[in-house]
Amino acid sequence: MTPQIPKPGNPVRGSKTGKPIMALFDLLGRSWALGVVWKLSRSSMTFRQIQESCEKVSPTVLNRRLKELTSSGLVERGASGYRLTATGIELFELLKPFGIWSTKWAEGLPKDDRNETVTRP
Amino acid sequence: MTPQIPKPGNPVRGSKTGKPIMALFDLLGRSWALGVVWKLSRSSMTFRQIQESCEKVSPTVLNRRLKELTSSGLVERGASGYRLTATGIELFELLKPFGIWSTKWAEGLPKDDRNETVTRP
DNA sequence: TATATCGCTACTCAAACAGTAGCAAGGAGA
DNA sequence: TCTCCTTGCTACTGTTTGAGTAGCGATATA
Repeated sequence: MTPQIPKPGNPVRGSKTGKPIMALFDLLGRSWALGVVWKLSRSSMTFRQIQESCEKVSPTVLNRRLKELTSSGLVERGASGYRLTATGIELFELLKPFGIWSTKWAEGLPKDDRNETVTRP
Repeated sequence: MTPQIPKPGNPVRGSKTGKPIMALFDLLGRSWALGVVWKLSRSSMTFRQIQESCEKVSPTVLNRRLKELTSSGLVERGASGYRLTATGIELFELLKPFGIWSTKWAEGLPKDDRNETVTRP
């Protein structure tokens, strides 16, 4: 009933052992979690600004992600809205290389416009 | 009806613009996607080996993740099971620092054993 | 007082995930 | 050939998560 916020040491969706890396993957492996960290890295933003910048993510989900990220010490609320904490910035620094890499990855992919399913006999 | 496999250029869950970074975040922001890449980085594994190593992830989900990751060029099937492609290994190299960082992050977190909700007046 | 914005909550409906059972294909051994 | 085992799934059911929309209370501004 209570929403599960993944934390190392706690068994969560994706990890019964609570290993830090699995708790982190669980936290980030939810819709818009990575996106929010990415967007907040540029500047602090209000709730509605994040919503717009993240293609109208529903307030329900955004609110949940923000609570999770706050409770995990990655995001905090300042006077000018939500922003990354020092820890959050650290995480973003690790995340930063994904930006450039993703464009290389995009170029290397076959440019079909539909998602092909793996064909089976 | 057809399962959505996030690819840059395609509007997907989490990104109508199809920007590479958002497509990547969408791909990785699904349960066990990051975990599978992490586990496969050590060695190639069979379907059931991955399942066991990932705490009995349901075959339904594992199968979907493997198809998505395969179709995205990060994973392939060899004689000895599933393994990362060259691209997948590149991605893992970016992911590797998260391992150490997550343990630091875990130490810094308050050691409460329950997920507290943000209190509101 | 009206009005506008902000951070949400409440709802409904669809998609994703968990959990379990079991099947078809392939190989090893008798 | 006939078991017996492993592997890679598919099928099914029930729960959780997410999308999408409406709107409320609080605060600020005119």
